[in-house]
Amino acid sequence: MGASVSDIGEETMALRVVGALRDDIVTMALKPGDVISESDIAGRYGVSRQPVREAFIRLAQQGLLLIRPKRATVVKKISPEGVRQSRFIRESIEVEIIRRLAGNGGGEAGRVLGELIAEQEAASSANDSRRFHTLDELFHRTLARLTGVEYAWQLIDDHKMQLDRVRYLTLGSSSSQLAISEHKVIVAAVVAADAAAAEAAMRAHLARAEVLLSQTIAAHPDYFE
Amino acid sequence: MGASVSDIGEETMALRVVGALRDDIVTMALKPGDVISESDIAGRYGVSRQPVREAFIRLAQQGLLLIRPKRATVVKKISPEGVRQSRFIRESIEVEIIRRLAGNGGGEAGRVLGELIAEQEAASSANDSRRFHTLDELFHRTLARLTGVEYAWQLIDDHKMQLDRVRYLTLGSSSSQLAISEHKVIVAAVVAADAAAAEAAMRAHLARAEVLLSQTIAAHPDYFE
DNA sequence: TTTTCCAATCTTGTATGGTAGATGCCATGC
DNA sequence: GCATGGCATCTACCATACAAGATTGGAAAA
Repeated sequence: MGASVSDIGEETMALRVVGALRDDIVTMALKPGDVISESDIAGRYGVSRQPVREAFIRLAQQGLLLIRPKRATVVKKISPEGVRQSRFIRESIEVEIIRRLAGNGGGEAGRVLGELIAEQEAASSANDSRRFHTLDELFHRTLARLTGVEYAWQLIDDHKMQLDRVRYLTLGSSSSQLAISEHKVIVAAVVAADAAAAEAAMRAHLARAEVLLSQTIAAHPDYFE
Repeated sequence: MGASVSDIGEETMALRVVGALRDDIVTMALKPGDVISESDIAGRYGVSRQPVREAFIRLAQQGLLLIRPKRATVVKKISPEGVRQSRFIRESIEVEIIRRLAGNGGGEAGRVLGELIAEQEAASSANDSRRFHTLDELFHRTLARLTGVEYAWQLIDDHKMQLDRVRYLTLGSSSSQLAISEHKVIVAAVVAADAAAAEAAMRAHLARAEVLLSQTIAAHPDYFE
């Protein structure tokens, strides 16, 4: 399974269990539809049912678990409609971000984003898809930070976990080169203060995920509702 | 205080406590900064500490409570920056919704929205601000439904509670007539399929909340960080 | 063979006791 | 009078026991 709860770093047992379970779910070590129980996880991690139960509540609120009272708790299957609408939310916010950023004509934006793209190219050349993913996430969060809405990005992070599960299933089908070139177009539009072009580039960049979703559903129908 | 947990309707005790506390917090019966404890609430509602504890966890994840381990649990003060960014998220999504709706040139949209506005005028004439608030919320949610992203609206509902607390503080300073006329402009732009005009009208409509926030902070400084 | 029903055994929900950490008051020493 | 240390008393956290609904299996009856 994933990381052990003996890996310290969190404050309470409950939070450690939350972290361990979330990793297992996002990385598909726990698959959608898998049935777990408080006693099961408690025994596996050497704690009592109490902190496990609280972890379940947290994860259920984040949409990763489904608690069926008096019945069982299952890893929630991925809702295609939920993914679609999570993408809608993300696109709405990111488009707004990119327009404001292009409007402000950020001076340091071009430099910072350029450095990130360079790192992504290095990761892509090294076929380090894990690191590429991290850098891609950092790229988008940096856009939020430059616009002064980093907290807003954190707010949608929960819903992004649904997208991450899909993303994990598609690892290796790396179109990282394509993503990098798309990033370059976005940054170019921002430094040129061309809001319309930046918006169009961002929409095209995000739209590519749509076909990935269809392919993933076809490849793993059991993981979806 | 607010509603009693003896008001049935929820499945478990914990969920009943969640509902009761959330109502008390949003309606300012429990004020930002108020200190509560598991034993306190448990005794007040006649349940054990366990379901109260689980209710605290849920409300903490929704940003209404702040659990300080081994210290205390307090009603979270309203973060002006959080409110600002919650509004950013809402504006991003609502603008995207209104643009798509105008683009589709919804046939039934005009009729449905027109009926809602008529009801709002009735509520406004009767000085029923409570009902007006409900109808206003329904107006915006209907926009989401007509665009096919009602689920997305539900996703941002949690963060909207922060805005609702501010809104509750401003009840009575009713500019409902202004809101109604703004709604009319939005609907007119939608039926005319004028996306740009619809977007501008929506931004203007939401921008009005900004000044309300400043006034509210000045009137109740203790409730904000 | 098919259907029905009951009981063993799962599950989550709730109650309670004990533990460790944080706080604040108060006495003690200066 | 003032600073300091210890103790009473809070808090949330965790473990354990019990309760009650849901499921499943098999036995018994049709």
